Amino acid sequence: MALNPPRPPSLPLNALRAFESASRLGGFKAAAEELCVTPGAVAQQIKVLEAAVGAPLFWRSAQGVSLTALGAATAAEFSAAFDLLGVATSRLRSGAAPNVVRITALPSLAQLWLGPRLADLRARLPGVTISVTAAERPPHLLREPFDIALFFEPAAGASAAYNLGEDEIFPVCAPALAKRVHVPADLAGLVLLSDASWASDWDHWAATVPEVPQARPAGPVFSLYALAVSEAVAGAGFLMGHRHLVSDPLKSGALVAPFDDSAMLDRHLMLSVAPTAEQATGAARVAEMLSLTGGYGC
Amino acid sequence: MALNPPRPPSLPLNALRAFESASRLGGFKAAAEELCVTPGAVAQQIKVLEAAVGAPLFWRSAQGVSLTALGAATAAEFSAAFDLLGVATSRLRSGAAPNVVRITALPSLAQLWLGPRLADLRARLPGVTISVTAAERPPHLLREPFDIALFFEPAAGASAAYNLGEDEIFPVCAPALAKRVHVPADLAGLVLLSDASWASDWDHWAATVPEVPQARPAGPVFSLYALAVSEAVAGAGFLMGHRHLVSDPLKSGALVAPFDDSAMLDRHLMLSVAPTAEQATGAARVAEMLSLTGGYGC
DNA sequence: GACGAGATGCAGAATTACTATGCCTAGTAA
DNA sequence: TTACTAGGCATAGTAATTCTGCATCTCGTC
Repeated sequence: MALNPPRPPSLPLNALRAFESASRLGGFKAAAEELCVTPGAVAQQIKVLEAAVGAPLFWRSAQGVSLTALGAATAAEFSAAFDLLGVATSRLRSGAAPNVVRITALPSLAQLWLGPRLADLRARLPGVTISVTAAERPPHLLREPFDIALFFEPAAGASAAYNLGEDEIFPVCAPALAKRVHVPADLAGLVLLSDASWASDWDHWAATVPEVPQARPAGPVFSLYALAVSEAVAGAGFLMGHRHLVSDPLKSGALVAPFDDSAMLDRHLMLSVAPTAEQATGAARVAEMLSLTGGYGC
Repeated sequence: MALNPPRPPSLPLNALRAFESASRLGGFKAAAEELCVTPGAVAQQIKVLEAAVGAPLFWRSAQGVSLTALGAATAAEFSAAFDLLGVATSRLRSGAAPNVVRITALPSLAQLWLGPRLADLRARLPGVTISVTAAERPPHLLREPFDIALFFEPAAGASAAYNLGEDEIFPVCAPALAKRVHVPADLAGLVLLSDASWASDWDHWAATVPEVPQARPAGPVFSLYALAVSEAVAGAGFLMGHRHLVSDPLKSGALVAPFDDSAMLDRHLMLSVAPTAEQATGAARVAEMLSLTGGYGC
């Protein structure tokens, strides 16, 4: 019968967050990435939690972890709690800076799609500060401090999101180069530029265009699509163009599409709005304006 | 336009907890008590949070803090989030130890009310471990790791709670002493025992019994009511008895109540059950059994 | 004018969290 | 078999956070 208040301390919050992340993502490594720490740190946190609780939460095996019954029974509740915490945090942030709109986007979209629209946006929304963060993967808008996300994603009817059209691809090149090719088969042996993270674009397009050589020749690879576009404009070779990303140079004539054949990737340009962005806030207005100028044209 | 993922770190969880606590309790000092740290620590955490958010959350004045508009606008959401987190934590704990029932009670209730019932309880619930923690104030059952709380409280219809009757007080003493007094006025000049945290018991009783001297004479003061009861049994003087706490010695004859006059304090013996204690768990069964043997009698 | 209550600031100390490393195991590929 | 890879574990050292223990400040109240 313990007397008086060494009130038992609550479970460590950071350990709970690690548990929630690991349970949601299904592994310590993924959780570590989300939390921006090393996997070892996550493993440690979870061990601390298990020691505090007095029971294992994950079964460990050599190729990953899986939730124990206890872990599985409580994971959803923790996720809900941290979601709520994320929402509250987000409201706190936007309440503190009501005129700041934080956009995150794929680097290529940030540069080639968003960039050209920013000046107009700023002009039409004086007083609103727009910050843009490039990221490789879409954020969990309930958790991360962004108001708007702009990514190529499957058009799964997520939360508030504008679908700005499928990701359509087709070869593009500088006008001078276009004179040398007339049908897709002419590409054989020519320089094909590609983006590191979209390495399979050429294959995918080729698969839908029968008379083109299947084997994609090795060519310059760029880690930034915008760089590949510049190179293509400079005449360095043929690039697999994404409709949303090359509409500007196509319109200006800096690039041309030598063939009619295009392929559709099973994903769409999605503009998602954080659920905390209420009507009439800067974020909602920015999202709406972007979606209006959003289609393929500009 | 920031490039790539130094993903902005989320707000520090501990600082958020400090903010939530301070906002709910209305001050840094109270929050510090709840979190078992010094007020300085809370002040620091909140400052960290304000710096991270970029806006003040509290207005400071010499006699306390008050929420800013921003703080007030978000406090409720944080409370809800941490409540949810507490519920999840509680489920995790009880899932890990399904047969442990954690009771917290006023020290006097733990010793004089719960103590005598524990043996019976243990006999009727084999396999269930009952732990008892004495505390001065009722816990926030959504947050703190207890299944059952036993305190004198206003009978505000809180969550699942059994009302075990008003807190009724009247003087008691050893049988030998009782022979010397016949009416309340006879108490004048005699030794009146009292409990440190219930110092006003005598005044309160006197106020409802006209013919008793108003000025409560100084007498031995005990910090543990159970100690005062022992002393009274030993014949050290008159003690203001609480019906729920002296029913055992009254029944056994170790103490007697020399007068008929009793007073009611505006509070009840409340047995609260954590909302996470589902039907048929150990906690629910313990609570039910206690409530059945709960009335004034035993 | 001297409390008392509540908040603050800072330096040092204690605690907590993270990284870096090497090791282990179970699949998979050669 | 023999790498090789992926994911997790353990440990030690280090970095970062957080807490305490003051002295101090500002208002009300007595």
